[in-house]
Amino acid sequence: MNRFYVTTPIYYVNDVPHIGHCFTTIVADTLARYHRLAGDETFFLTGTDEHGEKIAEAAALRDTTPQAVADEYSQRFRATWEALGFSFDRFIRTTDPDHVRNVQAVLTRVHEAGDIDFREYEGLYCVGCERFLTDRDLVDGRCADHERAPEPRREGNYFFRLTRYREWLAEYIRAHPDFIRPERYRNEALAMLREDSGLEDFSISRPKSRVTWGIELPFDPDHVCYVWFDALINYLTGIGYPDAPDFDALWGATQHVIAKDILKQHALFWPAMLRSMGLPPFRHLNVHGYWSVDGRKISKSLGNAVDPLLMRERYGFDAFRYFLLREMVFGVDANFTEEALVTRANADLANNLGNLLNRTLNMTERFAGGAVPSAVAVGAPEAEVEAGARRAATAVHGAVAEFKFHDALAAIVAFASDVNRYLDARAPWKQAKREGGTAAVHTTLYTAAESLRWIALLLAPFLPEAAPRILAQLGLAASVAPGSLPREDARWGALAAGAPIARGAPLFPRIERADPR
RNA sequence: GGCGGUGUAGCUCAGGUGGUUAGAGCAGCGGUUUCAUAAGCCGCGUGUCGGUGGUUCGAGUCCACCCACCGCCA
Repeated sequence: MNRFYVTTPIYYVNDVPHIGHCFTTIVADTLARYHRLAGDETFFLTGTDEHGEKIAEAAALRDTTPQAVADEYSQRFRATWEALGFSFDRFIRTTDPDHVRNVQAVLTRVHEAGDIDFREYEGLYCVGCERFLTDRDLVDGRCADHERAPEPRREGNYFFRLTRYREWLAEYIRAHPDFIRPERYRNEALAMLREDSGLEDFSISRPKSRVTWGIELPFDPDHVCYVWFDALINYLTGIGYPDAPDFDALWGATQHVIAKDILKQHALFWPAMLRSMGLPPFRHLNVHGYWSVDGRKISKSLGNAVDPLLMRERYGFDAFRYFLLREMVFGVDANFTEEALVTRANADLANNLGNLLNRTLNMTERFAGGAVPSAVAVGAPEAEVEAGARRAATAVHGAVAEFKFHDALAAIVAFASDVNRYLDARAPWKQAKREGGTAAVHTTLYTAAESLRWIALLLAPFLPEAAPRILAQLGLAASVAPGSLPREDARWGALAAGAPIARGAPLFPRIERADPR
């Protein structure tokens, strides 16, 4: 059996879920559903990152404990992800006991491998960044990212000896062209690894004299682990490292999904850490671009972060999800506007697919007694529709394998468009008026219904709410079983004749232009 | 400063290794149909393919330089 392990980053609990977190999770969820439906043994991990100075600072400000802050925000992510129906198998928290144990075990191992050493460090420190700044981080003496003045600090930190792995990692990335994809990010990673790039070891600890909200270093109780080293290890804890029986098999099938801002940690730090602890690298690192909103960068000060729960309330989560997956080329930045969402949802989901379903069901009621009829007069036009379904399936599988979700959806909608054209060409409403036209009408309606069954199955990983409802309206069970994703050689005609259809309200009603205010 | 990316119709984008009149979807306009969600179907684009110069019988498609925007690194 094929295995598939997909992760999102764990989200830092100083923020609330917005379109950025949501998109990454949608991608992972879509992949997880796709592989489950393809019959693969699948594990989908998401969660929250909870340690670090920023959380301690927030807690002090609110006169509460870091744990309370972490609990509250973590729960907010989890509740949102559950409300949106994400199919994660575990929601991991870096405060989970098994994770804390693992981080300490890894630290011990890496320490024993000689990859951790202690150095005195002096410089300007930004609490927002949780690191020492260099000159280029400063604008007018303030941190460029956080617009706050850094404080001079001198302290001892433990460092992970990343530079030891520079050559090995560069060679590994060169030898495995799709280790990091798309290629633009692979190139960036290679650039960071060039001899003259100034790559440095990175700090993995903070002294307890200053920060206590973290995992204690097993070899020095006066220090806690810095968040990144802690956070990355969640990918191991999530699937039962070190001794879950299927850990090795799942780890070998790991697909990390991240946004481009954390490329360095995942493309450089993480493979080196794995190497140091004696584990093979993950399979693929998949990097997507940023969403802007109304043409602007998402920022707290602009307050333009899109709330996925609000989008769900306004348009239905499937429409939001459809827009994001259809509009962004994986790896490239894209822009979100509600207007574009409405235009896209109306064109593809309401006018094309939704209407195809509705007209097919309506005609089945009017011309076939409300039950799926038999295809008794199959000819060339029907064979062409069938071939179109197979082409769509082929296109979807190829596109998903390359993370080209926009192409996959375009192929499905193009097939729906073909079926609309087929219906117009066959015109059952005219066939029905002809003497002895019943066979033709039934054949046409069956062909449309079977096409919709294929469409629903192919769409199921992308639109998990809508797809089962399509099946239900066609008189089938409202669920998509593992392994039921049609391949190019799947059986055409599996839709049984005679089942009563269940036409309901239109699945994708046209969205009236919402007032943007 | 170094490396890399992008710049093609109003919008979003396709256009491996150069070759008939540069394409798609959306939006817009016109027509048509009525089974359907004022949906469907049919038809309609004179686009300096960022600029300049070059290689070539022939270049969005290769080369050089330049401009704009973006990213990474320093």
